[in-house]
Amino acid sequence: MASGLIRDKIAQLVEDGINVLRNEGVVKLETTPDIMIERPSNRDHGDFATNLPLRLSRSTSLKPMELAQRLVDNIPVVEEIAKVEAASPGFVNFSLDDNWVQQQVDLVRESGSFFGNVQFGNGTKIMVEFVSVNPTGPVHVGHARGAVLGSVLANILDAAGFDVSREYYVNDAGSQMEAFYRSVHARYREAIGLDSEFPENGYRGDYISDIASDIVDEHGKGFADIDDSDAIREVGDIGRERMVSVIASDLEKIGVTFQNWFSEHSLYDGDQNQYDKAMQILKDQNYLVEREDALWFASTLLGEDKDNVVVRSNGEPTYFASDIAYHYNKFASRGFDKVVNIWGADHQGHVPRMKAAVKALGLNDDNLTVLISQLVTLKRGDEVVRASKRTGDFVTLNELVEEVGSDACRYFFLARSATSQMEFDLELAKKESSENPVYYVQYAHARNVGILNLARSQNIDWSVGDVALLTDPNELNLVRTILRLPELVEYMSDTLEPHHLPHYAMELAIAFHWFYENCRVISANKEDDQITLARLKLVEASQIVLKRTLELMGMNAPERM
RNA sequence: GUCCCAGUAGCUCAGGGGACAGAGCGGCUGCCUUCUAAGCAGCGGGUCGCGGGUUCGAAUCCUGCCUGGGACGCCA
Repeated sequence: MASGLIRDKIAQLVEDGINVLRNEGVVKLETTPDIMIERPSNRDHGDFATNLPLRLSRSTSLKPMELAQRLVDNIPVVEEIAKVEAASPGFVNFSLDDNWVQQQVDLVRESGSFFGNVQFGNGTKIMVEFVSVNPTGPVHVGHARGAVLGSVLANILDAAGFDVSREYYVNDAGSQMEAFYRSVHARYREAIGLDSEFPENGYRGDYISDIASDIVDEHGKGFADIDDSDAIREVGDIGRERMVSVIASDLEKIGVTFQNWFSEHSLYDGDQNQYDKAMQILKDQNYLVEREDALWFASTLLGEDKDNVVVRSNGEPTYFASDIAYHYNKFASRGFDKVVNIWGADHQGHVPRMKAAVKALGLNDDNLTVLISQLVTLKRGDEVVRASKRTGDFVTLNELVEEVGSDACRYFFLARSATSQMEFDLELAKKESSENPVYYVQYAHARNVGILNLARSQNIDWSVGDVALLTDPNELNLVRTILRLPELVEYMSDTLEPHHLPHYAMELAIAFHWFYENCRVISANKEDDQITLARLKLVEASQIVLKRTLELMGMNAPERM
């Protein structure tokens, strides 16, 4: 009962019932199996169900149906449950009591914006690290998906009682950055009419030239007079800062923010040098071997296919080395209990070696979860849009948000499970923009607010309404749908699957629109006064939950449309 | 060649051992004197990629194959 979820109370009732049968010798089991309480897809089967008799009948001499009936006989009557019945071929179905369901409307109203919260996380310190795009160019559509995924996951974990920190890892070290610095420097020289040699691996997008001319405008032409290597460093630093702030503001436009921007470079600084510390541990544990002038992490000792270089033959640490130090920092130095990384599909192959490294550091790799956000294929009608930063031919997050809008983007990205590749048709997203599921949900909220505003304008005080009058099937269905949110929050925080949220939002909106069609709220008839007050309470509860759901998804909850 | 992800309605995708396989969009037909028609009601649409296996029960688990995408760097 720690969670307070009605589902857990039912699980407890089932467990108690099974234990009675066990003591009677009907069920022969060493331990009680996991009690699975599910939501039946068919409403005729009640609000909750368990298939336990089907799974347990083998350990008894009873047929599943008989066992189900015996279990039903041993489940006590409680106020929340109106009906417990055995159902073929061996389920036990539970139906919530309508009176209890009605009363929840007042509880939702009291909970307000806290409705949906659960204590599942118990204050566990968790970091969600996501996006973490190299500051060598703007965020593009491929990253947008991970950005939305991460931000919503963090919201969900927050609601589920975790102590959440959202973090962006800024890869401000390494050879890719070097190419960026040289690119900015080359464009800088071009911008002031000097000759320049554009680096072979340079970034050719227009944004580099934009940054370069901004630097000319704001800092003058002085960098042309100093030594090239110094100029590259200084112009590059300014360029990187500008790039990072462009990234941050682009992400903000789609509602993605962070508590912390963590610099890769900082891992190599100061007396708390995280890189040195992490490497020392690996060295002490004999996980580092020298070979071909380079230093390797011997992940094969931990069952990996091959070893990976951590320090190149030129003495430079690899990205992987930084990542090892970074994860040492996350767990050991900053004390996160759990870490979730959201990586793009192209990093899929690096998950095992990262987990191996965490293990080698003496940490529990079960506390590191890497979610892979699969590829997004962007289309304009039939034409596939290729994304490549080097060629400059790509659709940026900014362009996407300008075209489709933040709410629609978020909803589209969110509605697909992270493991599925998805197609994003820009033309379709735009064309559908008024016939979109996004607006369906938002419209439900706006309608809701419209009713409440009308009631207020008529000075109706619905706080005295009697929820026991809410007996219409449409009303009860709406309350039941509302009551699923806390359970869903817990489930999503456990499975790290935010994509259930938009589906729930749809169902909630459907339930509301049904109610709206069939149950007139504010009536002109005097004899409807009492039901009007009760229904206003339900409308208020609906508005609270619709708003909360939209907020968890990082979407706007418009008051009129 | 090895590893990872996916294949479900015309399209985009949910469901991932159970009780008749779902939604949105698109198509067709109706519904605004009454709190927002960005809504509602109805119709049509599927050998759940293919073959084996496990199970009382498989879209779901195992295995083989086919198709599409990704990864196998002293890049990040």
